[in-house]
Amino acid sequence: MARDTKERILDEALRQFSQKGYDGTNIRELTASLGLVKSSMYKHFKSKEDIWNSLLDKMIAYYAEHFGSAENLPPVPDSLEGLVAMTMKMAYVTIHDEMIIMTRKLLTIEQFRDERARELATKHFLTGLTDMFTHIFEGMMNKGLLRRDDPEMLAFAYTAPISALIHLCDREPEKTDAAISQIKAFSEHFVLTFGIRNGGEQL
Amino acid sequence: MARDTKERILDEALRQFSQKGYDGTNIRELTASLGLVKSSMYKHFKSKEDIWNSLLDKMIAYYAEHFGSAENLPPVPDSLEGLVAMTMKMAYVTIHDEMIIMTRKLLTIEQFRDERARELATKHFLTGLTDMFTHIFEGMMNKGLLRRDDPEMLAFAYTAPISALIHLCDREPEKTDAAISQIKAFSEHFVLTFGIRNGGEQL
DNA sequence: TTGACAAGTGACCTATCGTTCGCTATAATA
DNA sequence: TATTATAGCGAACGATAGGTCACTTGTCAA
Repeated sequence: MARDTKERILDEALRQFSQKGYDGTNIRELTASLGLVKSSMYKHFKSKEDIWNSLLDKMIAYYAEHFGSAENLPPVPDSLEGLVAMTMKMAYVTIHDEMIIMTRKLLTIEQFRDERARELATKHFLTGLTDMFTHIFEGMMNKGLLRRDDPEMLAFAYTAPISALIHLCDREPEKTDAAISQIKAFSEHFVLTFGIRNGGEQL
Repeated sequence: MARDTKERILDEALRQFSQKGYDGTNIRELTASLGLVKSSMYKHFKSKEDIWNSLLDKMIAYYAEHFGSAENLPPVPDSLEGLVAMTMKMAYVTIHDEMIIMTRKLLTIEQFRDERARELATKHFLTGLTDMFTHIFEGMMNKGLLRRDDPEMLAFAYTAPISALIHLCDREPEKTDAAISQIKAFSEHFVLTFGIRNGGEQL
């Protein structure tokens, strides 16, 4: 029951911090959403800042566990259509999963106020995706599916626009459908530009 | 003298809002930075929220004036090297101009809290750049400098990664030099991929 | 059965927030 | 010169923030 309440506070903190920011969130409202009074919070956390730090600990640990090691890398697609399909699946999940959305919003809002949020934001929004697709594109080049090129550059050129559209969905959820269509169109355009069709000769 | 103080308050508000957010900024500190006491602010603005709204008015007007009409479009480059050079110049300015940096940070931080900030953020970070380069790439295709392709798609594929690196500079200024190098490398890679070298035949 | 501990409550504290008000000094206007 | 509007000041306001504390309740182990 104790663990439970502590976890519920962290969940609600993520929700409110990501909407109103750290400064805009107050303990009374946060605990009231859980059916508690504010003083009860202090049985589980030393302070408001302690909630923030615990939340960030959790986010950092989660990221390290799910995206930090080579074991968690997705499989290299066997076809160009496979790349598009994988991209769309990943995009769909990341755009619709409420927890992931809130994490992204929180990092966006607090990146200039907290050092660890800053670092995690860069991983989430930039280097994490680039690293992942660098590996994927290396594999696809070895399979003869992609033009020989700098895999890291291609990964950056591929993920950054998609990341921009994901941010657009966070900002203006009503544009989600349009954004997903645009991600699909972009992915297909990328495949047309850098992909190697089976049967075509290439040097 | 009155106009002056009012402007100085708006300037300082941009500075502090962009660092600490609207909620994290307090009137006492803001006015103290200008050598005033907090009550003096109310001679120029009705409330803290009035400062915020005036600041946003100003930002929206500035954007409309400088990027809103077709008159402000940059000239279409005459060569592929010209595209790279123009890109680097624009990137350098936008990454080093303090006012522009603060504007971007402010929109990033407050985009989920204010409707107008949300709209302006999308223009600043996404559609504004895409529109500008759609026009540029159309012109370059007509000049035979770029492969025939969907100019809007190319503009999106070109500007989104650069925008991501600009955001990186806002977040981690110590990576500015690396980011500028990466923008250059990306731009040159783009030119190699989609550009048409003079003398080369193309269908 | 009893003692210890964890979890929640409500009253209360202090600090700080945005805001208001009455006052003064200055500078332009009549 | 007398008047008036402006801009700044300092004290004070009510509201609300984060945080503390004594107390109650329920649970489980000795």
